[in-house]
Amino acid sequence: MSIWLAFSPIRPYKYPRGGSLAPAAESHRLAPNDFLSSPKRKPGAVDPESVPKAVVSRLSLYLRELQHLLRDEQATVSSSQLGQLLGFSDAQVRKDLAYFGHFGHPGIGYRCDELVSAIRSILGTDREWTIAMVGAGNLGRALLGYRGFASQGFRIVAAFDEAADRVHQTIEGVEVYPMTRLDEVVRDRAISFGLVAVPAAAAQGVADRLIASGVSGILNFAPVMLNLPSGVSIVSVDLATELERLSFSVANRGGEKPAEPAPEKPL
Amino acid sequence: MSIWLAFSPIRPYKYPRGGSLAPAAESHRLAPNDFLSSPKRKPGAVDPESVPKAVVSRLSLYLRELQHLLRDEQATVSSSQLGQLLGFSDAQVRKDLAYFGHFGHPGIGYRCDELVSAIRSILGTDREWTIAMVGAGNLGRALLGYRGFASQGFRIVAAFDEAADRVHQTIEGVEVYPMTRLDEVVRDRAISFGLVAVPAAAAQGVADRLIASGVSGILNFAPVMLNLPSGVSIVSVDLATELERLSFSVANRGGEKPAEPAPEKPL
DNA sequence: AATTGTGAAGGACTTCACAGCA
DNA sequence: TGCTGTGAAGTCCTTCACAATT
Repeated sequence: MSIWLAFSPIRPYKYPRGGSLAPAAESHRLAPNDFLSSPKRKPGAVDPESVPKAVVSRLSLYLRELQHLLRDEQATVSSSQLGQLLGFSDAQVRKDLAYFGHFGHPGIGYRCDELVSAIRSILGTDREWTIAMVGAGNLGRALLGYRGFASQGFRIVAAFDEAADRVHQTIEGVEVYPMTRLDEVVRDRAISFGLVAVPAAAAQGVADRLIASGVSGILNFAPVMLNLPSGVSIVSVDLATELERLSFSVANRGGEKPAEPAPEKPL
Repeated sequence: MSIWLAFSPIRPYKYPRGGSLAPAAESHRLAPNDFLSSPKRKPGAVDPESVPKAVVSRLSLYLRELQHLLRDEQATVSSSQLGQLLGFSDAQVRKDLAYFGHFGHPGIGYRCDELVSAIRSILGTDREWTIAMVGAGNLGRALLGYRGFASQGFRIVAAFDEAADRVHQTIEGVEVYPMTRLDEVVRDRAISFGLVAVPAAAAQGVADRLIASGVSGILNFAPVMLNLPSGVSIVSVDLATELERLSFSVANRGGEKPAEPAPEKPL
């Protein structure tokens, strides 16, 4: 919806959250005055606002599955195969991919290697992103060592913490700087993303500093709503909320998705 | 790719994922033969299938915000106030709550204390849940100390790991048992939920054992799709996927959800 | 014969707007 | 007057089903 990005423009009171809770955005398909706003989007890229968020998450799953298939030396895969591996319908797989281009070969399916490249390019994981971790407490330290990040091209290059006894340590090969140096280091190393793993009360301040120092996206683990200027992307992960979702479905006696009597897909 | 394994109730090829990616469920509003299936649901509870998943996540946010308001000694709150604090519309707040009952007072708003109780009851966090953590690596250890869980009534009472050097430690007050004792301990202590923080390759096996030992829900942090029998709830958190969502929106030059300039909560 | 890409149909979720209550 | 609860309208997303392609 950010027709106007950059920092100033006041926005009405909607859509502040990066989580998957916000309404689905009035996907302005080619805004009327788009010829003016000079889309600096990379060629071939799609207006991210017009793509359902769930599609992006599924892309991520497709990618992982395709990487497995490649490792198993499978050359092609059909939408129904891929869907079945992940529990989605074949139509959904095709539709998701069709948001971004024509990657398939009728009669054949998708070539795994081609599709991996395509998805990585779409997700932006065909390049390396440099990342700063703010907060080197339990969670921050755990994420510094999380191999799932590194394996997709995300490089955490610096960590920050207030506590004197954590500063100047090297954790998982990443140096921990004092918070006072955040602005300088983020700017000098041209860091792209900040991961925020500090207490809720400190999160907004940290986010503000990160943004002032030039990051273009924030992954927030603190259980608060962050208010950010447009032009900065945010995704929030709230662990307590996830556990509460689980609690809800158990407390209300649901087996999330009670299976129907198996319409036997022979597989 | 291990489609349905173990455990009797064979599941078809749909809805395997606990994340928010699965299609929105054929919300069977009062199944035709529901008089037969003897809903053992607690009185006042709602069919969890008929409630959009996003509503549950928002409930969780409302709860946190209300707890803040209570701490600030605010007695009542209107739907528009609450919405504004979190970035949702007033109508959304009211609709969400109306799924579960009539909690508001026309002309007044919602009494914070009442609403807190109501939501806790809905989410099932009015009781204490006992939880087992499987995997005491970086992530597992971090989650053992995560205060956001304890503060909502979640108690991690045991941890499990394979590595000999981790076993019999006590981390954050939680004893680490060898994996061999998982079944016994989970059964004996009547543990309700399992948190799975093991490598992807091990996750399905762990989940199967947890379920066989009687847990009713699983929160999965491993980057794989788990196949579970119906009757067990699952929620998955995939950290790499979240980062990839961020990467996508930055790579395609979007300001995901531009925030408003803080609707000033005097605070 | 198999499989994609896609308009059209179908659902699910959100927003609107207002009747009704305090 | 202020605010809730809710049918109705609207929007977004998924599923269907089939023409097009190899």
